[in-house]
Amino acid sequence: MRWSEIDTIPCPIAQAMSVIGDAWTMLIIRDALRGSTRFEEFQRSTRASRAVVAERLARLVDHGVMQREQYEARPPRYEYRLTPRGRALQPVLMVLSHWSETQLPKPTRPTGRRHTPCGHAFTPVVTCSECGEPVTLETINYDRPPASAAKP
Amino acid sequence: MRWSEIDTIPCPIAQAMSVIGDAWTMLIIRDALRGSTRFEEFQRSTRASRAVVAERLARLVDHGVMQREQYEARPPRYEYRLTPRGRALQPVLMVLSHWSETQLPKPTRPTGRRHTPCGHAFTPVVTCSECGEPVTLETINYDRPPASAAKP
DNA sequence: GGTGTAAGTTCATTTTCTGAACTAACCGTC
DNA sequence: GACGGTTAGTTCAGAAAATGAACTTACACC
Repeated sequence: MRWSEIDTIPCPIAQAMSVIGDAWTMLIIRDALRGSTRFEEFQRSTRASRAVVAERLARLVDHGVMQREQYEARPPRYEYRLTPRGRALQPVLMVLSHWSETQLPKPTRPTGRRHTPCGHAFTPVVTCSECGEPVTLETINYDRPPASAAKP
Repeated sequence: MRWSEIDTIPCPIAQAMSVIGDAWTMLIIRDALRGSTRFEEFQRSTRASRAVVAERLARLVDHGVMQREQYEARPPRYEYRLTPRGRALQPVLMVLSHWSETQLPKPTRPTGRRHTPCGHAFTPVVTCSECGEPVTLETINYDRPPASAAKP
């Protein structure tokens, strides 16, 4: 199976991978969440080849994650902005970044995330929408277990 | 730049991508979180080529996300289990799955996640470790803004 | 007329992936 | 004891995708 066919798998993770299942795509979204909008910015920051940046941006536009807008008529120039669908990826990147910071060996400089309402530096905690308590692997179960779930 | 060189970028997202920045890798981790341990299981479920499954599993072992264990001596047979580092990816997959379910057009069957302590079907909410309130794009700022942050 | 900027496209070479077949090391059975 | 089945891979030719560098278009500034 090819990457372009992953969207035929009826699983939310597979669907997500058909859109953002690529390292360069994720770096582009990271940059976009930080405010980058220009082709050259994405290319310099990710250091992916220009062809890949162009192809990935087009793919993201196709999937409604970014939109391409002309910001100058002569010469014609375009920029890329996250749509609401794209901005909704922010929690994904934040949780992913936290995994990287706490689990991977290579140190990166401290993120310095601050929650403005309370004013504190914080880490993201995934909680239950119903009771507000943190959710862990051990406190989740599935009404209908996903196909082919096995027991150790 | 190649995928194998992404780990030279000193950014937590880039570091994460050097480990899990690939669609097949994420599908393997999805399966592992559901309890899969065998090569054949991963290959059947992801439908990636056998060579890719073998290469991705080896990469995950290299990065300490999974461990390879002999479960039968004759004939020698191995299985793959998530390490604590790998299990720590569960919140990432859960938040990603929620993005997919709420933002992507193609419907997938309902996930049926239930939080056992409170007993409710739930959705994951990312909150502040300090005050417990939900975190949104608008309520975060950065002490030292990431390099090359721009304003719209 | 020359230099610079921005958003790409083109292209030859290199790298990676696919799909199918093959291997190794057994077990069960007819 | 030959035949088929299982599991965890490896091998390989052909196809697809990525790389890096150069090139293109369309201006603006000096």
